Amino acid sequence: MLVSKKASQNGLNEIQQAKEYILALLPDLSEEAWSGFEHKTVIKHYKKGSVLYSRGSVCNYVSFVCNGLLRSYYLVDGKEIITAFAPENCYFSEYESFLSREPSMMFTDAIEDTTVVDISYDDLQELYEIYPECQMIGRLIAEALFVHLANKNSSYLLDTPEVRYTKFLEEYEPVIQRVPQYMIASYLGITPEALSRIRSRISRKKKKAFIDPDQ
Amino acid sequence: MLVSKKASQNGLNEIQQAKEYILALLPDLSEEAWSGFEHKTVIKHYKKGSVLYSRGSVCNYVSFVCNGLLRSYYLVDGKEIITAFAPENCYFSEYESFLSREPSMMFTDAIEDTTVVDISYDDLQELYEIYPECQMIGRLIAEALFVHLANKNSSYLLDTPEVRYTKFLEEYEPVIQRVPQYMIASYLGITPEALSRIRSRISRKKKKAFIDPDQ
DNA sequence: CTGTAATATTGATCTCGGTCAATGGTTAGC
DNA sequence: GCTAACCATTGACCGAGATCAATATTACAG
Repeated sequence: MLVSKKASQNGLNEIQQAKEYILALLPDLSEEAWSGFEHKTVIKHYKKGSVLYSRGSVCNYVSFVCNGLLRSYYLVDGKEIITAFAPENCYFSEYESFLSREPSMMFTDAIEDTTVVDISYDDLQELYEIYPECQMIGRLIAEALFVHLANKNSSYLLDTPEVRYTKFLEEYEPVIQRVPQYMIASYLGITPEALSRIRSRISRKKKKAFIDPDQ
Repeated sequence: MLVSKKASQNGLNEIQQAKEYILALLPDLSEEAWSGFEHKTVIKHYKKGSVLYSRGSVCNYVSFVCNGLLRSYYLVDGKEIITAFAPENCYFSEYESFLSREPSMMFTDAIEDTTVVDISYDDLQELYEIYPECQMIGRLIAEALFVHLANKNSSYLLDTPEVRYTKFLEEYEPVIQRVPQYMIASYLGITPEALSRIRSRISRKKKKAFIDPDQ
């Protein structure tokens, strides 16, 4: 189910991919700090359907998703409330738990076979001490995730479900065809039925616009 | 309306207050880095009702609120959607805009006369370069704000308005008596009427529990 | 103390999305 | 090709919260 290996020994492609992504954000990271970071990373492979984190456990890793697709969700009264999709070339963590060191209330599983590059909480704290420069990695990740979450939050406060859906289509374009609609509905905070109605409303609008283009 | 002075020249009480708060989170920050940080800070006083940030402007400061009370809100169709209250001893920023350098969609104003200790975006970036250690300040602030926002988000997804209200009462205990109820309602994402009904529902429950304590 | 403005409550409807149930469509395994 | 699971769609109904309107309460200026 899960195969992992010290990234510095093997899996060069994946590390390279992660490196490119990280260095794009951090052009002036020193080779020394990067090297320290790199030696702490671990590559892991998950089969479709395998569970990475369960409710009640503390999340100990930040991951870079090389390929595949992860999702996180709450489980209340047997219903899933999806809070995140993480496709290839994307950071992933149950970051709230990772940072607060509190047990997570969420589950995370692999929607597809997935490969990630991981760094553990303890290793990361160690890096922060050895290479203060590495604080920057942590800072930029935290900041990027904050901005993303804040945007999502605004959309929840300001937009109708229909608008949230159209924004989702733009932002998660590479994901749309790979997840069933009921998961998208869950991510949007509505039922599959409601999403289905939104979709038919949209396609009726488009049809009307086609027949009667001038308003 | 706004009086500001170089914090290192004056306003020692405020700086001291901010320092205690920051050092509580960062016990091993070097005196040198702290001093560099301190010399960049500026104290500002706002009168009740004055506007700190308006829609369309980029937020250039992170603040520590020494006393008073700030709030941030969206304005759509003339209606306020409050997203944050910031009372004394609390960080504040329109952090999404501050980090992304994009114009903010929000307004921020002072609900009471308020004193803050500010550091500007440019000064902060400079500090990051001079004292890599200062990255840690930025990281810990971003992380703390992320955890806070994530919690708020979960509550939105998982809790009923009634539960959100009771959680608000706990978390914002020092704020409750200082803001009108319609602002609390707005923060909770409901109308003042709905909050009023929730409150009467709760007090009826309590009354019933008092009359009939055994279940 | 009085009057006015701001806020809070209460009542009467309305509406959107939820729930439940039935129907179709698609895909995978045999 | 047939069946079974899974998923999407559609319809009927329901309910929590929104909206609109009226009234009560509070706060404060004069």
